Amino acid sequence: MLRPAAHPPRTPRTASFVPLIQREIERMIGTGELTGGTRINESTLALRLGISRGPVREACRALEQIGLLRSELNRGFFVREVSTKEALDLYDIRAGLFGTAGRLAAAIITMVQLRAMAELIERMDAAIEAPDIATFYTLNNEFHRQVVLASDNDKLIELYPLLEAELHLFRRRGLVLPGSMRTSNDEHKAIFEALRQSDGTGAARLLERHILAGKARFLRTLEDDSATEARPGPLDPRQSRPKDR
Amino acid sequence: MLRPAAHPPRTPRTASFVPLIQREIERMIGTGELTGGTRINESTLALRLGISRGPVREACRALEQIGLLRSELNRGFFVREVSTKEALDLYDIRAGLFGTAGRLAAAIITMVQLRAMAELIERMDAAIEAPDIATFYTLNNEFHRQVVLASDNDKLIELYPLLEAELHLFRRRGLVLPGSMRTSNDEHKAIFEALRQSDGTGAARLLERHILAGKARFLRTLEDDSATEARPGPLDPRQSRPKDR
DNA sequence: GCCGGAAAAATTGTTGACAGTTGCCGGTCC
DNA sequence: GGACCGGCAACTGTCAACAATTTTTCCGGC
Repeated sequence: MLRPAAHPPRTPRTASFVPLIQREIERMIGTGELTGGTRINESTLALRLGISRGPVREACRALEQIGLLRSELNRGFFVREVSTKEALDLYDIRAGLFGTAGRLAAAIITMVQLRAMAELIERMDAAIEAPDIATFYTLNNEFHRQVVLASDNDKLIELYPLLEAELHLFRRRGLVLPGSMRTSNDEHKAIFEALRQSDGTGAARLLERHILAGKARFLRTLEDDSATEARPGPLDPRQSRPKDR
Repeated sequence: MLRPAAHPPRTPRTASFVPLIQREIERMIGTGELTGGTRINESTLALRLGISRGPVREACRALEQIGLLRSELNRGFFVREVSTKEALDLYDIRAGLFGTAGRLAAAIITMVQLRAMAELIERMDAAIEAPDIATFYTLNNEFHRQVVLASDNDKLIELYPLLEAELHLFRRRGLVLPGSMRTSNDEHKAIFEALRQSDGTGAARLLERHILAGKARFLRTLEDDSATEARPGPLDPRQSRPKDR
């Protein structure tokens, strides 16, 4: 829920509204407040934020470019829905980029960074024992982020999270399989070892496989679902459902 | 040069201005009409296109997200300038993604696509003999595009050209070394062979190296330049030059 | 002749208004 | 009963205007 207009920061122009709105919409998508397919009502959103439609439109246009929204002529912006094909495509791209990150990181990773990773792995082991899926999920994300950060490739550091965010727009969220936590952390340990030994090629291969293992799990849950559910069909041409208000 | 307002398409609302403006600015950057560091004057551009500032701002906001522009509070949008570090980072990312494209393509590439690539390689050989650098450049780009297309990864097909466009914003353009054309096409031939044999791993490795070879050449020209020129300094803190009108 | 500072001009960030489109509702006709 | 049609409300795409801010210009003083 959103206050209609917290402070009226009228007239001291020290920051633009646009990035704020952009982050706010991203947040709403992240928390599931806005789910795939729903329309962004510019007027309502602007009113709720206590500003006018101009900046809102600019923010939406930006979010369109990074793949979180799509626009339809005379109908406005919609929260994008990621198809199965797109989700699988994203896994492949992430695998490649993650491998690249590891190859780069292996050559320059510092002791401090390695130590941080080791600690994350330990804490993930603890979360597995608990078991505490939510914590594991968080730690796992952090571990991945650390690898990307260690690459010291600013463009990659910027790009990778965007791809992950887009993956979250897949219609069905919550893809964490409890059973896979242990094998996942085993993979983390192997990755850590490769990085520690500055084995770029090895780290790249392991990281790539780590993501592709995630893709395989993802595919399995899809098959399970389509077997359980009323078969949504292997290739749905269009099922865009505005369904506003 | 741009007509002040070609047709006054007042009132039949069949398309939004925003994508048109976006493409127009992209074009202007592509042709060098707008070079790195220059400011986008919203009013002037809007006037020239015969529209108002709103759509122009939306287009700029979109271009900011894909990395072609950057914004500064109360100063507007500037054509981005890609630093050496960023250019090198981009090469690494492109290498990883290109390799991924090849791995994916090898498994599913069709005879038609292979034949098209073979033809491109032949024509590049011809361009080398001529020698016709401009044609080689075009054909080379087309070859790379074909590989990415063959991956059938829509997200990758969308992402890869964006990275290449950003690389074009590096301050010094025209990075094609005539001497490297032959070795470059030899690499193409090896890549083609790997794809033909459905050797995903081999294709990935070759494609990655192909881009990294480009990175190495890029680095060499940098070193040559900094030796020849009056040393522009390894790290210039700010040299943003609006210099409008 | 060059520097500092105030005033003017130019430009951005934002707003409110207007025209055109879409979607919905109810009535009419078959 | 169901399909078609006209009007109406909601909303988008665009514009013109306003206030804040940056940049340029101009002018007196050292």
